[in-house]
Amino acid sequence: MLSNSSKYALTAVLYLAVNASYEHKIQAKDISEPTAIPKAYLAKILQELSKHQIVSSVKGPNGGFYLSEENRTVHLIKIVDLIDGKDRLTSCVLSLKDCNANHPCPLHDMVGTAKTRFFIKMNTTTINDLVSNIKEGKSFLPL
Amino acid sequence: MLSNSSKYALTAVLYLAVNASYEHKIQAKDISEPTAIPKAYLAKILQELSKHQIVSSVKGPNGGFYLSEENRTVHLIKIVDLIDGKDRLTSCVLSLKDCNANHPCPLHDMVGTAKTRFFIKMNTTTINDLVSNIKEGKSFLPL
DNA sequence: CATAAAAAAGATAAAAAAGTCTTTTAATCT
DNA sequence: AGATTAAAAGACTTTTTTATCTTTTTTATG
Repeated sequence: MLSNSSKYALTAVLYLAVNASYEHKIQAKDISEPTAIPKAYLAKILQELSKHQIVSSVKGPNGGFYLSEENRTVHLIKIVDLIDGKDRLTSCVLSLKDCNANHPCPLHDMVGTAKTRFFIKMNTTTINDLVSNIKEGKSFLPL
Repeated sequence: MLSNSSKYALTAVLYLAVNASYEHKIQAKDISEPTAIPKAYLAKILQELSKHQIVSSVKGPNGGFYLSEENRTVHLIKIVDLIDGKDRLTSCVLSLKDCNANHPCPLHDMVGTAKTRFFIKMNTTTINDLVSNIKEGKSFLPL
């Protein structure tokens, strides 16, 4: 469903969302440890996220990563699209070309509306939404 | 969700289910063409499926692949488990260790019951079931 | 200004997945 | 029996993904 890399990206962004702020920036290595994401690899991913305004960063002493108010309004799909490419989430389960709701492949209905719903959710949910859920105790970041 | 290889496997099995029989065996290359699956790679996959009694094969002239009545009662999960390994379909979206329904990660509910339902379907659906669907015009094998 | 801290950038390496090629084995058919 | 056909087996190659290492740039601070 999602590549390792975009799982790392989502996890890292969530970690920043919950733990970092402009006043309290967090370094790559300090995300790497609790999340068990390889440090150098995570750094690459953060670099990419930063380049596309998904996370914010400051170099130098006391620098690190954090999420600006704007970063927090980013939709999850933007992260996945950036890391995995656009159509990872939308193609047919069997990758058959002419499969669609009117002309479904044998597995189409097994996935059912499931994948579509996940895709819609990814398109409409922001980092802020997830943070709200966590604050309300509806979900957790189990690290 | 599914690796390329298990998509190939499912597609090939479905192709055999619909087009082959003991009386009319089909060769690897004759599946490869309509499905656009690389021939040599498909041969490897069929070999593996054959070794695990998911498809049947006969060597030599007039040989090829087909599905026995027994093969047709195989559940789809067996194919995916064989090719992709057991827990590809069951792990958390973010691959977080302690994520479960009682202690969900922020993305857990977005995937919702979706993945679980897909997993259950894969566990309970047989090749025969899919063929029935196709015969009833409920689904197609769009090649 | 010198030093140090941290991200950015780029090059390289390792592992996994996907794909190919060659040889062997089993079956069929003159 | 000999030739032929097609899968099985095994070795090998390529591509993609994951991961690491080194150097450069930016910023802060004594």
